[in-house]
Amino acid sequence: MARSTNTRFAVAVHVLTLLAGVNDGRVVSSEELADSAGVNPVHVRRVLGPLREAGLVRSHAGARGGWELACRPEGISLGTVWRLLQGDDHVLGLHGPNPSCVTGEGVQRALTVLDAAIADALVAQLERFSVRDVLDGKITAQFAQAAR
Amino acid sequence: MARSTNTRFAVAVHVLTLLAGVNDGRVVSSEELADSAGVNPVHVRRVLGPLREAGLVRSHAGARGGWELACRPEGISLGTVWRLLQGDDHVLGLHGPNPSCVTGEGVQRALTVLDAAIADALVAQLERFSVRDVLDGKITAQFAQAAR
DNA sequence: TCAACTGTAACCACGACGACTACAAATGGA
DNA sequence: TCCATTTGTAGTCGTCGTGGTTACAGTTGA
Repeated sequence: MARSTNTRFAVAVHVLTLLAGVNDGRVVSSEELADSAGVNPVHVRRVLGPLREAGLVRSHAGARGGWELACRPEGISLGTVWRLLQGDDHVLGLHGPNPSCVTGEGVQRALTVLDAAIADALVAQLERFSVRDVLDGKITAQFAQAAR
Repeated sequence: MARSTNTRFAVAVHVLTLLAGVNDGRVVSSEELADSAGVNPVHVRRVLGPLREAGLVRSHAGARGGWELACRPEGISLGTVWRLLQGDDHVLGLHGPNPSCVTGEGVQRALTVLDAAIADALVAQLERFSVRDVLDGKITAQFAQAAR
């Protein structure tokens, strides 16, 4: 589930938005990104890894290397980012291995189904927004409420 | 919020369903509930604490004491249970304290708004189901999908 | 050739979670 | 009245996820 004690998604959104704001073809180093997000450069690289593999960003090694977007900001939905970083987690959090009683089995099944349904709903909500929306400051309480 | 590495919600649903299945006015001890859910009796009591304060269950101390539902199973929505146990947590997980740059502020604001929107959506999904539904085994993939 | 980056692995500190122990307080039954 | 049973709660502990930090190999522009 959304076992979000972790801040990867938040860091990713922060960094992507920053990259989206870099107009010319300039690349930005992990250190610069890390400073802005208030985290460690290594952490930034660890977060951006999956996004690079998915083709959302590009990285360049060597002197004057760094990171840049590989798509237009409006092409990167927050749902995609979430799925790439947290897709495997459970939102609700299950329990125990194999309850022996009938009730236990039923509960287990119900929770599994619910977990999947909730995860879908969560991604669906995030799918409504893109990095462009974040950059433009469009995500306000009213706007987020709107499309309910 | 939905930072569910924890299993409180799952344990709560399990225990409530169990209590709902006890037909006569019999009370069930923490130990019995714990055994069924595969967790510790103390953990069960800690999970049920907030639910008791909200009036969903009653507890009786002393010999032959234990727990019982305080409402009909159909009156206990999973959304309520979630809110009582995880209501304060973040689903998305924020980061850093106060980014100094303008972009950082905007991202922070957007994430906060999104977090709230997602939390609402999550509870809304769970609100569709009650302990009765779990007990009756009604929560299947098709059923959960249905009301989308 | 060299300084500046990325890519990773390794280690550490911190915090959340839940098991477990312990003990006070309540309470039903003998 | 006494005792066994059960809740209520505090405290300790082991485990695990998370992210900071260091270290170092590989890449690359100047």
